[in-house]
Amino acid sequence: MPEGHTIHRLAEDHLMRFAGWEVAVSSPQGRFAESAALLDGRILDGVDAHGKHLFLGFKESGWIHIHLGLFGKYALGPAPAPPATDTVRLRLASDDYFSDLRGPTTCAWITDGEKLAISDRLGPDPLRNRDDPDRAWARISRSRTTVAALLMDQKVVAGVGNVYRAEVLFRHAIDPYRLGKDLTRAEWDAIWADLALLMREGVRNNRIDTVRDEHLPEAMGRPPRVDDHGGEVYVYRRANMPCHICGREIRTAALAARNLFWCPGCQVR
DNA sequence: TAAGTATGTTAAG
DNA sequence: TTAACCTACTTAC
Repeated sequence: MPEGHTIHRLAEDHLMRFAGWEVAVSSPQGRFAESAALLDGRILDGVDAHGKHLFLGFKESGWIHIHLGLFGKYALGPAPAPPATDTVRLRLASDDYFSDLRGPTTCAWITDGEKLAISDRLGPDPLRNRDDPDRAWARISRSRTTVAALLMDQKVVAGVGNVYRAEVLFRHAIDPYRLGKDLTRAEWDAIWADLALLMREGVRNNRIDTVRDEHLPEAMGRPPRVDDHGGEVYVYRRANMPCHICGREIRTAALAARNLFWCPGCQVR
C-alpha cells in the first residue's frame, strides 16, 4: 500500500472525518499509550502529508508523526469502532468515525519544530502543488547514481516508491541503470509531470494504475488483468512475463535491497 | 505450522 | 552490504 499517494489519501480522509472535532486517542497495543493519554479528547485541527510522512495536528498540542514503513496499514470506518485487537498502535475515534493504525515504522508525538525538520530532510513531492522539481533536478543532473536509485531516494524526490519508480521509468522508456547526470532536462520534466498525474490519480482511486489502454498494441488484445497489489501496471512484479507493448520478457534485479523491474526491449540506454 | 514475501527506512559494520 | 523493525497474507509441507 504505502507510497506517497496512500499517505496523501490518508491525510484527506482524516481531514474530512476528524478535523474540528474532539477525538478520543488511544493505543490498544500500548506502544503509543503515554502520548495517546495526553492527546486524548483534544481537537484535531490540521493534517499534512509530505512524501510518505503523515502528520496529524492537534490544537496547540503538536503533531502525531506517522510513517507506515513497509507493513503499516490503516483501517478507517464509521462508528462504532470494532473491538480493538492487540496490534492497533493508534486508534482515533469521534462520534462518527474511527481510524486504526497497525504496524507503522513510526508513530510519535512531535513538536512543530520537529515536523519542520522532517520536512526539511525530504525532497520535493509531486503531490504537493508548490513543490519545485528544480530542486530534484539540481541533484539528479550532478549525480553518478542510477536513475532507479535516485527516484527511490526521499531526499531527491519524496513519495515515490518501488511501484511508481518502475512504472514511470517504463512509461518514459528509460533504462533504470542510466545515470542521473545522463538524463536530459526534458526527460526529467516529463517524469515529474507524469508522476504528479499518476500519483494524483492514485490518491483518487487509492491504488496504482499506470497502464493506458490506448497505448497497448491491438495485437496484444485485452488489457492486462488486475495485479496482486490491486492496480494495473506494465512491469512491477511482472518478472518473466511478456511486456504488454513489445512482448519481451520483463526483467528483474535487486538494486539497493529492493526488486527492480523493467522491460529490456522498451527501456533502452 | 512454518517459511517466504511485501508498495520502507535506519543504523551498524 | 546486512540486520533490524513492524504486520498480514500466501504458499509450502
